[in-house]
Amino acid sequence: MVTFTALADPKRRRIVELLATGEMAAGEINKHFRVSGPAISQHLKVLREAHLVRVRVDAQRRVYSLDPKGLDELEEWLMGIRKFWSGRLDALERALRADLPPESKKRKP
Amino acid sequence: MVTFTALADPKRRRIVELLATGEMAAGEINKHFRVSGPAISQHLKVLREAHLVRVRVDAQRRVYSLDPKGLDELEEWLMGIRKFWSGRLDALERALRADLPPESKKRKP
DNA sequence: TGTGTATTTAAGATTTGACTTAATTTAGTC
DNA sequence: GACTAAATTAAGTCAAATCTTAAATACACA
Repeated sequence: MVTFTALADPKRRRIVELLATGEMAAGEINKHFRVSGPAISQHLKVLREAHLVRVRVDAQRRVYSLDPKGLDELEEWLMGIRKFWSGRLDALERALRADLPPESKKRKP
Repeated sequence: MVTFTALADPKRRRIVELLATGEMAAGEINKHFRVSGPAISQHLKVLREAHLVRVRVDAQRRVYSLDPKGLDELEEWLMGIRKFWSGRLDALERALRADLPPESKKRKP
């Protein structure tokens, strides 16, 4: 799950958010940030490897767009957690979750 | 969105996966890894700050469980991206996505 | 009150990550 | 072919993250 590593950086999340509104060339993306070109290029590489973005070559330009695969993987992980979790939640645990007074189960050390 | 930073580490993801199957004391969690106690304790702190886990005190033990808040925030971000994105997808973009021969739009530099 | 257990906090070493400038690649134009 | 534009790769620096061991804290029970 390299997806989380890729999205851990705020600039990379911002890039994904930008691309959600439409495709964009590397240089255009760069204009939205105060860092050098190479910095963005490296971020894009990380996002590419995480299958969060795709490149299309148009002359000298590289036009980036979202790749569904990365987001799908993210959602699958999340849903996997939720599945196990909701299967596990019994009445007591629901009570704890709602911050009701818990039946503190004591236990010898 | 400290959530992504928290989940960027494989050990922390594993901890969340463990807790999805039920609550667990810090020491028990530790047994699932080959690192020292303090290492796990630090990871748990990061997860707590990201609202991905909660602690319940039981005598000397700290019993950890999943916190819905962190996962909810994660899902909200994801759905926000999807919302913008699917709104943007027109016929041409769908075609590109399906890897059909794209109408390469040339453009002077 | 003293001892053992569970866990966290502190301090320091090492690795990993993000940025910069310089050099390289690729494409189009004159 | 030489020149410009767009972007990437390379190399080095600085900051942040993770791990370790040692010390501190909190609790239970004899």
